Amino acid sequence: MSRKRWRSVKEIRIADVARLAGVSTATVSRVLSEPGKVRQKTHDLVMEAVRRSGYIPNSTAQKLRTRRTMNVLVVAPRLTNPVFAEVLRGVDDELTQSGYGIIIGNLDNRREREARYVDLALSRQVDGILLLTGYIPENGTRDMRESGLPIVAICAAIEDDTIPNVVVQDREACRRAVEYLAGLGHRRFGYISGTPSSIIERERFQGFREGIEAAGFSHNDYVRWEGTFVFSTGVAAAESFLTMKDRPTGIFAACDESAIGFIKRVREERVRVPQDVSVIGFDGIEFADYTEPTLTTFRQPLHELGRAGADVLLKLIRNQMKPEDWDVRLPLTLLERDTTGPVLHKDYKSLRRSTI
Amino acid sequence: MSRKRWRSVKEIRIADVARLAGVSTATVSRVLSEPGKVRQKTHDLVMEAVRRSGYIPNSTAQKLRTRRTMNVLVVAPRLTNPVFAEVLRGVDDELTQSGYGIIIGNLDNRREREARYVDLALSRQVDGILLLTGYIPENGTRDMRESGLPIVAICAAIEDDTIPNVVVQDREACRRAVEYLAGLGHRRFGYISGTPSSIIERERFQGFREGIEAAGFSHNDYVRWEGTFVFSTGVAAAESFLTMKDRPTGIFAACDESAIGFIKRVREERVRVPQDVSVIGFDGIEFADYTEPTLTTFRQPLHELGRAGADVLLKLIRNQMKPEDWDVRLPLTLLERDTTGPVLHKDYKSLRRSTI
DNA sequence: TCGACTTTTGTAATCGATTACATCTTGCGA
DNA sequence: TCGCAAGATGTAATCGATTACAAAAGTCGA
Repeated sequence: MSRKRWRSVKEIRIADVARLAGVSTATVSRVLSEPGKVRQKTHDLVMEAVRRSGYIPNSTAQKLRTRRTMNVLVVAPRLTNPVFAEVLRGVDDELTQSGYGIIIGNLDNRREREARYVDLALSRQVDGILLLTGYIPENGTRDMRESGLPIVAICAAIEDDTIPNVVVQDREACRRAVEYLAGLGHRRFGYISGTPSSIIERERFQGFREGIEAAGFSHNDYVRWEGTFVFSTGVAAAESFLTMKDRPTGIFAACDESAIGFIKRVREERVRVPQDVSVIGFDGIEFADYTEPTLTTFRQPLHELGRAGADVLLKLIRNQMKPEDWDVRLPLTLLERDTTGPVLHKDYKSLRRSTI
Repeated sequence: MSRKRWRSVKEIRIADVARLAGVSTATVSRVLSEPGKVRQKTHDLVMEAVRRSGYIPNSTAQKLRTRRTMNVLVVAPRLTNPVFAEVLRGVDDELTQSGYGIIIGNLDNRREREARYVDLALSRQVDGILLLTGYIPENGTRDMRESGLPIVAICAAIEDDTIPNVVVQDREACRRAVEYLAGLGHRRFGYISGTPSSIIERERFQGFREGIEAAGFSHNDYVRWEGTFVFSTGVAAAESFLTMKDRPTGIFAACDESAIGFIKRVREERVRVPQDVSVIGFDGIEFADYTEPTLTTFRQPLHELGRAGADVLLKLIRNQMKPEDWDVRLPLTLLERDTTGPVLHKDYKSLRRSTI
């Protein structure tokens, strides 16, 4: 099978265009980057030469000379997580608009992969960094801050005075989740955790506990199942739940996936949702609207989060950062759907409130 | 609030290291890229200087000189689609291993966004291109081929002698889907389409029709609902299905999302799955294992697809392409789960076969 | 110790743009 | 028409690495 060769295009340099137009390379460069600076006649001459030769500047040479790469590194724990994918979309929207490209750093939940992206930052392949990780990646010797590049933390906060955080109000939302369940009359709670070492999980659990206290309960009134941010964590929690004699009736899951896994598993054992147990998730992924019953959950403004994070980063890159832009905390929306309901229990005290 | 400045790191150039080690820049460069070429003593001297100065080569300068960017552009129709996200993971695995970076081109289902990535290719910001689009992006004037860069089509084939295709055997799988349904005794079929203009959809529908014929049926024996690769398409198909007097009993959806949307909607109207209608999906996304009932579907080897595509691209970039590597067609796996079953209809002819 | 040959290292050109500075044009008032 | 300022364009340095070629150092046998 004979194939055409794919490398046959001769590369046109700025000098070729200059020769074609009968001007110097400096003039060509000016026409392309500072339009007002050249006479109309020369401008047209050059543009015609550009058009005819099909010239496109070699961006590597531009980067070297201008010391701007027009690329941003986005480091995410796992790309197949729909939450991060959606945030990335928001980031992409904002950056593309400003002419920036995205280099992705997918850790795939393996921390050993982060070293590569530290080196990438240190070798100046990007102008700025967006971290969705909640921590600062390092390569054994040095961490990303040493690149001297602007960094913005998004989704998960990083406690560092030099790094702005663009996050959601997780803790408040988790507190509200408990209050909502309590308002429906629930008195025994369950908490399905995410990855315990992650900042996000710590924030959410903290909010959950605040909610427990605020509603007048104590640590004796809830059970906590550990896991990670995946479906199977919910399944495992359900297994444990099913063996309990005195089951909780109000379950809060730190992400929608585990909420969905939980519901799936308990329903297999004829536990009714929400009659026997109410479940509330977190994230508001699209699937959550296609489960049976549809999942009550807090919707994160993911796309907005991505845009806002990228916007802050661009301001840093351009040195247009104003103090009031520094930290952004976006609110969440409670989507009241069908996996939560009033307690139908003998000791139900009719405390139902319609909203919180 | 006073913040530390983030740009304070002085940049170390190769000349600094050379001075520190008392050698020339050429020697430093050789130590770093051709280890065997310098004497041990000089080598150690240089390495010590590198270590002490924390030198990392400026990759932009390297790119300019060597004319290799070590980056690959990956253009995908939509990043939040779990299918593409998973493929991207495979691509990432393979490329990272070889030291390549990924620049993502997310079209977000809007074709006008492709121009940007054509320019990116033409300005030589990458060494190769992976297209998950099924077509060759253009910017109004020129298309990506004119970059002269190696291109590989993945997921969706592109008919062009210069472009290798790394795809799955969609058509065969779709044919098998119909045969499977027919084997369960179904005689009236439904087809829920994906985006009609996409190659993927055309392949799948083609396979579906082949299956219909192979099983001895005609175009009178199926109904086709048009849509795109999203949940709501399934919901819309269900609405149509529900109004029919003589409903099909064997439904094939061109993607899992629309299968799930369909099932969700018909169950709301007390249509039983699989007793009243069997549904088979396509893709094998993770969520398909958490629906009720769990979805019967064809699992695409997505991760493998990504790796294989990246592997072919790397071979092209390195000029190691052998003709037998050119086209790759990976098989799919039928996951027999709970949304398909034998027809419980009066005219059921007991044709059930356990596998196909 | 000398010379021929090999190995190691250095010098300077190069990749392809941008841009500081120098030089040449143009426009305009006297 | 001349002179001078403002505007347009050209020359060449520069960004920071790699690498062809030249030069120096080392090796070894006679």
